Amino acid sequence: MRRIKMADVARLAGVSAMTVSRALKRDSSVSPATRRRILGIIKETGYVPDQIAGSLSSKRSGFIALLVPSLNNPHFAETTHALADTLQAAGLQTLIGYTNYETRREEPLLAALLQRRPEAVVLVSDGHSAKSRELLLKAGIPVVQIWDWPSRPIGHVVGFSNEDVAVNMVRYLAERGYRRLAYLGEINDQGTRGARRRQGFVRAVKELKLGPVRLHDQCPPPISMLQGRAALPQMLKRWPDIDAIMCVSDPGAFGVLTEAQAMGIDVPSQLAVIGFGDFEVSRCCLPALTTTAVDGGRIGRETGMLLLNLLGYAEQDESSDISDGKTSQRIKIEVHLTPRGTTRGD
Amino acid sequence: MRRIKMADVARLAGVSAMTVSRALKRDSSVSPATRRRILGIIKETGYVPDQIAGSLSSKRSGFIALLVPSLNNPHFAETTHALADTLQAAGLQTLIGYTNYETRREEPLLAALLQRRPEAVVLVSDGHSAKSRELLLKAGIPVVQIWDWPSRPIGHVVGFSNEDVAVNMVRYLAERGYRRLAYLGEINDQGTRGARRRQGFVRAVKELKLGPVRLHDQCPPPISMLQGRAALPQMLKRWPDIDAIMCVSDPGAFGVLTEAQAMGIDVPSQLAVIGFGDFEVSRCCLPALTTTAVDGGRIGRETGMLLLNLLGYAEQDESSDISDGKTSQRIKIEVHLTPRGTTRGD
DNA sequence: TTGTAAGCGTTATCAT
DNA sequence: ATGATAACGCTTACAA
Repeated sequence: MRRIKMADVARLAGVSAMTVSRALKRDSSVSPATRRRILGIIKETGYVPDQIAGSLSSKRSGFIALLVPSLNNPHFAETTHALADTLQAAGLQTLIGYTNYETRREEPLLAALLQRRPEAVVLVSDGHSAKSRELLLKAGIPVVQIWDWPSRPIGHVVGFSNEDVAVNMVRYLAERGYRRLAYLGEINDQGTRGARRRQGFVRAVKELKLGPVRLHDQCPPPISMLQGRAALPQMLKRWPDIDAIMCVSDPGAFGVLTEAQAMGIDVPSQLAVIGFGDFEVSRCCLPALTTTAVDGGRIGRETGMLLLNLLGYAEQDESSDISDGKTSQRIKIEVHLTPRGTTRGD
Repeated sequence: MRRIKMADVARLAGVSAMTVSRALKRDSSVSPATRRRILGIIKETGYVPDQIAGSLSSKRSGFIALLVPSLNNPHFAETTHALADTLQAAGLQTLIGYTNYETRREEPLLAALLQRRPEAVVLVSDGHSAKSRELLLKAGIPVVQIWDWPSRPIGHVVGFSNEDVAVNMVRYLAERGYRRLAYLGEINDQGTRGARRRQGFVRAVKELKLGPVRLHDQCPPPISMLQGRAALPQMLKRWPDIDAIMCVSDPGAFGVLTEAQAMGIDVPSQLAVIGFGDFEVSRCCLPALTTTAVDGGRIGRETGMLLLNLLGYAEQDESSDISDGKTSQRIKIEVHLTPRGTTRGD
């Protein structure tokens, strides 16, 4: 019992395959009666169009490729979700690849995804090899880098400067009177956004002349809550007099906060703790965590809308100043330093 | 400037397209010299095979479809990650669809995914409409349900009984002397695994004659930490004398714990709190949260290996008692009740 | 080991 | 409004 195909439906409806194809595409040039008949037969027979054949013929795969370090990070999960939802409205599907924060995985992954002929590629961050850049350029499709603000972008950008975020947080701590800051970060983080935040920390501490640059790298990305807990005693041993710890991301910061409580260190009077990302736990814990909030869903939606424009799936309203196609877009996403209980007020 | 295709490579190498195809597939029947020449040309020209054309011809899409409620849940993110990794080794890609915990989204999503001709479908949980079941059955491909233990499975199963898990947790509380239990769950959770856990709670409370069944449904799934915090005062108002709260999942339980601390209620002496899932925060917080641990990565890997067997991508070692093809597999995943600080010891 | 021919199931294009 | 025909770029099946 063969799988039913478009030609079968056409035969049963007494029309040509082309008419079935049109009826399925809501092509206006099919009479209502004919369409009704065709849709009836499709329902009866349970016909499922073969999108593979359709893609080959139309040269539109209906795919967008997305490369993320990991889905096991609420930020990227949110962005992925929002992007996929936005694109789904136009019938586009999102093909996801994970690098596991390992740059060397990027190239083969990209090569595999490109064989699917995606109509665009979306990449988190900026750690791309020359080979990867070449693959992307040669593919001749829109490329969007998200979640950072690369100095030499490949194509379009939807994000913000992780370095500036870190600079801003150091300033904030300095303004609140903290003087002996330490940074809790990750090892082997080349090309990650965390590495950019570390750079920002270093730059700001130097600019503000806050004394020695104290960097403690605990583990490969992503740092976990428990690794944050483990880090605090080690950091206090290295630098007994620090009065603030800035962490590459919230989970680590929450770990530091928890361990401080376990050790009887008062936060924020004895030690300030500041994170990044505004994870859910940061809003819920006691005291709530000072952090920088980023709207991951917004990044996904903006990226999705940009792509719909670029690929010509969007409604053509007058606001489509975006869709000039060639010039690469730079969409800045606002982030918000959010003071809470783990740093003292003014 | 056209995109280069296999015929172009063939011409440049002085062979037929078929030989290029074989060289790419590591088909043994290509002389080493020829293969070298071909691969050289491919590298020079930057040729990227078109998998769409390949799939149409070979009738193997190289896709697996995965339906999850949300990726914004570390469990599903882990499972997805592990599944995708396992399949990637065989060159299979994972197409992900999100239902957002809304059952009505499942059908159109499934229909869309099936047009891509996936070689198998993996579904979380068990809330499937008759129409969905029919679509799946008609597709004639392996179906795997994961993360639960459906009474009437569609195909294969890799999971555990969420109902039994809840029963077990109630028993645990009862053994520790807790008598007035309340359940914190979700509204509109038809077909979710949370609903199964609520059932388990109800059943166990009745069986153990623990008095009235106290159910508090706070919000649509998934319950958040902050919603857990908001729920505690409401629950205490409804039932001032409860001595234990069992929560549909860890984030809500962490919220309850945090709010209890904010209200000056001692956990576990005045109130026990127990969750589900062993999320990271549950291991890190103070006191650490009693919960049931599930290895989401394991579910993904087991599912992946099962599929590789079923689809004939696996190495044929003698251990392939699985691969008889027709009979549907039931792979039980062990879960572990993990006593920690939010319940008192024996 | 390599090549030839015939599809795979749809859609673009041009005709009617 | 509908149809005929020729791609789309690869792989299967067979032949040499």
